[in-house]
Amino acid sequence: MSPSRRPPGGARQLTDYAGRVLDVAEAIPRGLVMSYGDIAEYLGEGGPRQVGRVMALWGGGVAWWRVIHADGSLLAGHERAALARYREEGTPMRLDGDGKPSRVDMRRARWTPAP
DNA sequence: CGTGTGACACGTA
DNA sequence: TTACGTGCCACAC
Repeated sequence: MSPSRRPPGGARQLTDYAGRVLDVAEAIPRGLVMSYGDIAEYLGEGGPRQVGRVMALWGGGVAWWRVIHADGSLLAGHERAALARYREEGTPMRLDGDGKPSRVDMRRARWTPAP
């Protein structure tokens, strides 16, 4: 448990759940990703929006760029940083009309934790 | 206690 | 392919 994933402030009951979400996020291998819904489904509790909430609050301490939308679109406002990570990790990307990487190729990059 | 909002997902057009 | 409506759930007002 790294210090940086400690809640900034008055976190309450969400802390336990947040811990599980962050555990999963930390377990995502280099070059692969999970969607918010994937994590919620794997945990068997909460939902995509709850996972998104956890990531919004405490995601800074983990590989946040490996947790994205189910359609492979990138985190709004952090596309530049995310693309840089994907490029160095070799994450499978889909190209847009200009031949530039725009979103993650979920067919190849999606990862599921071992049961 | 109702209403609005959000780092979402999905069906439909 | 994108856009919109709806379901979902926690939280701020």
